[in-house]
Amino acid sequence: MTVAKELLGKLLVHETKEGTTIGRIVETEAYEGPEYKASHAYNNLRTERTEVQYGPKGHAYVYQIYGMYFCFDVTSGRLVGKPEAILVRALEPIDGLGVMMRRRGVSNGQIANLTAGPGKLCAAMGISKKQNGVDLCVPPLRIETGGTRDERQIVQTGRVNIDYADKWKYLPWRFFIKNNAFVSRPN
DNA sequence: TGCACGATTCTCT
DNA sequence: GAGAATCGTGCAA
Repeated sequence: MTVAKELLGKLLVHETKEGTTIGRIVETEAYEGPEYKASHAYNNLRTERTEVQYGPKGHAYVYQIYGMYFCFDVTSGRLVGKPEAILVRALEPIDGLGVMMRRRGVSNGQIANLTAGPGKLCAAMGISKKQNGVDLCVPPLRIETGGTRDERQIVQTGRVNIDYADKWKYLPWRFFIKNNAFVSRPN
């Protein structure tokens, strides 16, 4: 929960040969295993997919969903070996807008549509399973301080699309920046 | 080896 | 608001 809030306002930077893209993190969700069913690592489920959640913290956990989209998480928690991760659900585009638009397959229109959603931000930032497990403290994919974050502007609500998680689906482990136009779902 | 489904997005109504 | 697109993953057999 601490890291989910701390990540808000920080910058995600990806340097690729297509160019550098930068986005400010504005929406996150916390997934803590093994006790809570919403987590992929519920019950200490340990497979090829979930493996990086058990590794070093501050690394990328990238997985594919619905056969066509990727989601990007940051591994977190105090203990290596205990699976915890923060899903990044939305970014505010800061730099590399042209590259983002090309990757998203749009030539004009809403900037808010570029990175408002976990699948969208991965496409815009050029994140795929190739980035699974990389250290987010060093290039080419890294998180930087420098963004701003006002503790009073953080909204806390329930997580999105985890109906399968029984009673745990009601936990208020989603955080986003109030009134920010780039949040995926402003409620 | 087979099968149901998802931490989503887009389009159409 | 409903339905499609689309396939890796996890679990049953």
